[in-house]
Amino acid sequence: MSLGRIAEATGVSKATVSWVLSGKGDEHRISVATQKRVKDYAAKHNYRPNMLAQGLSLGVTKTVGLLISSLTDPFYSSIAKSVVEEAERYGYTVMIATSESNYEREASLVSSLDRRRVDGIISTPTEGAKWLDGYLAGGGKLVLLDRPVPGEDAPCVGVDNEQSAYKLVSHLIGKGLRKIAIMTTAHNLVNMQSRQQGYERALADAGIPLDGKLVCNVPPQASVEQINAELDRLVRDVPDLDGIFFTSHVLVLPVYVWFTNRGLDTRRGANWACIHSLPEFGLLLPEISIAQMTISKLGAKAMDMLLEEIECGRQLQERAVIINCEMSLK
Amino acid sequence: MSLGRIAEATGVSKATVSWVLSGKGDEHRISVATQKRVKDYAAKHNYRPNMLAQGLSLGVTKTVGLLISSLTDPFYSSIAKSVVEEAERYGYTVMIATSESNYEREASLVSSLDRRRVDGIISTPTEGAKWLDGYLAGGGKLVLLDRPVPGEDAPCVGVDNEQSAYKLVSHLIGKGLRKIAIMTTAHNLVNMQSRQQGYERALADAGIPLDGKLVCNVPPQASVEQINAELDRLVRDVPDLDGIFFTSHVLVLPVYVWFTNRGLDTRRGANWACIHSLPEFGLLLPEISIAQMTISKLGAKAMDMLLEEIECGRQLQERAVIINCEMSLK
DNA sequence: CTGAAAGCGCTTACAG
DNA sequence: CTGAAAGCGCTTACAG
Repeated sequence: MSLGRIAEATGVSKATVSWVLSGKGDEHRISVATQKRVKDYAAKHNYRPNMLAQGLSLGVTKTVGLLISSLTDPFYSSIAKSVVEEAERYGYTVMIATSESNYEREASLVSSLDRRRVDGIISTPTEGAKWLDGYLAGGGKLVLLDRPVPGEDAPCVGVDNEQSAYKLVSHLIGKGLRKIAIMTTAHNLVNMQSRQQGYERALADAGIPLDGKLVCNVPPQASVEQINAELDRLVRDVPDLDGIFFTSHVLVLPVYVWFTNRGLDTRRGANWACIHSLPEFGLLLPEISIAQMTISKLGAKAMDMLLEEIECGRQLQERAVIINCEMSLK
Repeated sequence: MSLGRIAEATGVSKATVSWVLSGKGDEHRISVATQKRVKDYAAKHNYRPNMLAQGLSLGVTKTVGLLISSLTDPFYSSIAKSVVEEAERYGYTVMIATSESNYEREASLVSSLDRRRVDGIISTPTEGAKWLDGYLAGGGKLVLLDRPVPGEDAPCVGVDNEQSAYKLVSHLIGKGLRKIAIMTTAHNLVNMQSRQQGYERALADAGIPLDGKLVCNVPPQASVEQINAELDRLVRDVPDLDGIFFTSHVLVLPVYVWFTNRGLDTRRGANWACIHSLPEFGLLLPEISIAQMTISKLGAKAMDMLLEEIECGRQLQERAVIINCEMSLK
């Protein structure tokens, strides 16, 4: 069922049908009788407006693309949830695409979203993200989420990585801990580097010399065995280890299990700190100190910024927004 | 940059440009020189085909909708991942929409996908799913995933709920356990009812009388407190409790913590069984018996069925496909 | 109060 | 080997 057929059947023009069905009937002073006739017919025949045609005609789709690394990672799925929620408040739909951390794939997804004429894109870009240039040059609207891309001036909303790490580690030091390990991963990411810098600054400010033996850096998709090996190395090298700072929530659970299997103090969490957390931490490690990324705020802010770009046309004045982590110090 | 402008600039017709750019240049015997001229111009000016126009013209979008309950639940995000993977193999894009288990929202999302002219929809429907009728009546293609809708004859791919439960509980009985509790939730869902039936049949076959005190049924989004209260009740009523069957992976972690906090046997997992599992189970409860839903198979099969509906036009002969769970009995 | 017409950017018979 | 033209289903100035 199309506009044209409704027009034919009800004996009015397509313009009239279009106006009536888009709620502009009164505005165009279409008679109540005609409006009713058209609406009834559309309803009875289950008219479904074709948004492809609308988009083509209007030049906007009221759709934004969300390009994230993965859906199975709770961090990204939470981002997706908050972006979708915020978008809906403004009548936008979001098309979700996942790069699976594969650069080629990411670039091709951008192109796909672009060909579908999304009004803009929010992305947690994979490293490099050369596609940025082309997309922006073509007039594409974009907001980066969580991961700034050095050397690009796309608007970005992220978190205070360095400072959160500093606060957490300082908190551990304040408890009297001195041999605090750092467990980190994906060290190529600027976010992770910032977190390590926060760790180092906290130690320096407390006059604690940096000890390379305390630094545990595991590869991005490290196996349990790799992590265990690193922990074995750590406790061998530093028998009087008394605290751990995790740069990412993904590392905590394997370490928890390693400690549990050795029958170590179940209250150990009190000497641990981590950037971000998972729901199960509340159950397993109630004593761990957390700098929680407020994902809902991140997602909503990114969406707001994108909407401003889209609807106001003008460049955003705030190019880089930082949302502070919520500290939960135990 | 549009087809028309390329045609103008290169001095050929829109038809020629369309054929060249869609790879049908040779087929239409366009001269190599012309083809090169057109392609070069398109590339230099960064031509991005407008898929809205293509979709409108062709009547198909090579896009399918995936309508799931949630993205933050690992079960659904895994489904999403597998559906997206399979779709891509056939050149389809998937639009993901989340109902958040809200029926109104779900119905409106179906309508939104429909208006966007997706070629078909895969859905894990919320209860009732009255929208099915209207969508199917309008010629919509649909495959149900995981959750059959009683009384509707939409094609569906699900798992052997009753049998998997039966196998798990029989396995526990085979270990000599006699006081096996069932922890269940969302009992309004047919899947959950089937699982409970499997539990009951296993007991019956072993000549063990059904004991209502062993049945723990908690509400869908139960708080830790509610679950704890139910467990308190259970061990009070059944002090010689010796096993637990979980109808869903979501219940295991809170119970694990409840047991841990009471300092109970860490090898307790050996007397537990669960339908489906989460990655952390491998770390925390290596001894639990599992009937694992092979989500990748479910997703891929649903997509295959939908594709067959879409591309072959004909009704599917296999209306209900069951993918058996993978048993891991410890 | 309502209509005729052009246009959005494609594709594809139909011609030559 | 290539073009002119109609059509997909909408929206929106422009008329009357």
